Amino acid sequence: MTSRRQPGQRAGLTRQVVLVGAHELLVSGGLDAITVRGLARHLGVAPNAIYSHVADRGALLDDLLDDLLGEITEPDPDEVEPDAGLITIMDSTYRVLTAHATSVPAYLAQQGARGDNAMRLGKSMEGLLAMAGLTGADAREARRVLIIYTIGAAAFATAEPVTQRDGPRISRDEAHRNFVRGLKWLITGIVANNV
Amino acid sequence: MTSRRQPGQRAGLTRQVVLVGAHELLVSGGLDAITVRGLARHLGVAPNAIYSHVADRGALLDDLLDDLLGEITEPDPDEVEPDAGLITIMDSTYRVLTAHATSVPAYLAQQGARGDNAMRLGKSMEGLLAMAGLTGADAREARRVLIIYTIGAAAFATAEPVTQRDGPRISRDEAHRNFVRGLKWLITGIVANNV
DNA sequence: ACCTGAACACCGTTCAAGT
DNA sequence: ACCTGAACACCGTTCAAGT
Repeated sequence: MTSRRQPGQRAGLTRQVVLVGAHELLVSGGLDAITVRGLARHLGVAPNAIYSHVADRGALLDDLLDDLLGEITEPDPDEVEPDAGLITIMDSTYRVLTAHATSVPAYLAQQGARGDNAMRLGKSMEGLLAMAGLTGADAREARRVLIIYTIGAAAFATAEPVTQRDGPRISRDEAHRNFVRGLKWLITGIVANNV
Repeated sequence: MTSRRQPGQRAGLTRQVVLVGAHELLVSGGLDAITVRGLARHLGVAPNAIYSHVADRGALLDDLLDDLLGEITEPDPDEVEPDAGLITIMDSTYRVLTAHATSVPAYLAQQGARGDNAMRLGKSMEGLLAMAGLTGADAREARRVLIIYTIGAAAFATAEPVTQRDGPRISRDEAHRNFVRGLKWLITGIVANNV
């Protein structure tokens, strides 16, 4: 069933088609389900056909995850208090990252993000931080701290429910409320701007 | 060179020996270098010999990483201000996690930690938070937030220096200072305790 | 109980074709 | 330019032995 095509025939693949296929695997099986061979199987092509449209697995994941960041909603920076705006944007990030299956945030934490959407969100945060009185190095540090905390929280929230040991497993809702509360603590500290 | 032993002969393997071998691979090649087959090669045994001492790769990593947490220094809870004590313990955690190669913190963020040392550190944090006036649910949430932030920061600090795009790569020192500053912000907010 | 041999079902990636 | 075939060098894990 894998090979109905002869070597010379086109399969109609595109970078777009490859990314959509990868997204389908993400939704159905999580990040680990996105393998080059599995994706090729999903698209009905030979494993190495993928490499005609994407440099390697890493580039594929980076592009896919930046697309995900496109789903994050930005508040209009002119109509909102800076604190509320930061909470909105970070909470939206948290929701998007936790919605799309396990290990996405952990991958981001390890890899960082430098795609178009990541840049856009960075600019948006910068604007809100400026309204809160933070500029230059202060703003860059605050932004980095907020991103680290948000992605870290998303990673913990999507952590496998460890069977090991006892421990009262935290619910998804509790994890989210815990995240928001910590976010508020963090923003309080940033605005207080002690040292 | 792999098989100098007959099926019935012992190789002198122990759970300890296996863990030490895994630690050597961690130091020399990072977390990804710890593969069951690679470890077996390193120890001069057949790949499946590992399974006589460890349930699977996951259990191996969990045990190894909890051993790492054993290196974290705890402040004496009786001799220190709670803020300073929390900074000491989280900073020590950050240093230990970033010292031992790439992707260790990301793995922890994804997996959580429930080993003996993780529990010990949790208790220690609880004591410090109690001194700061946090108990019950408040303390649990504060503890979780501090852990998330610290492991997240360690994950970002050990992220591969992405060649992609421009961006002024942050130095290891800058990342560390940024972490400490954010940690202070966070503790400020926690102590201020605004809902 | 501890280990090996052999196998199963996978990976990512490359290289030489074919149209 | 886009795709296949075939190969290389890996994975984690299991099952049936052997002592």
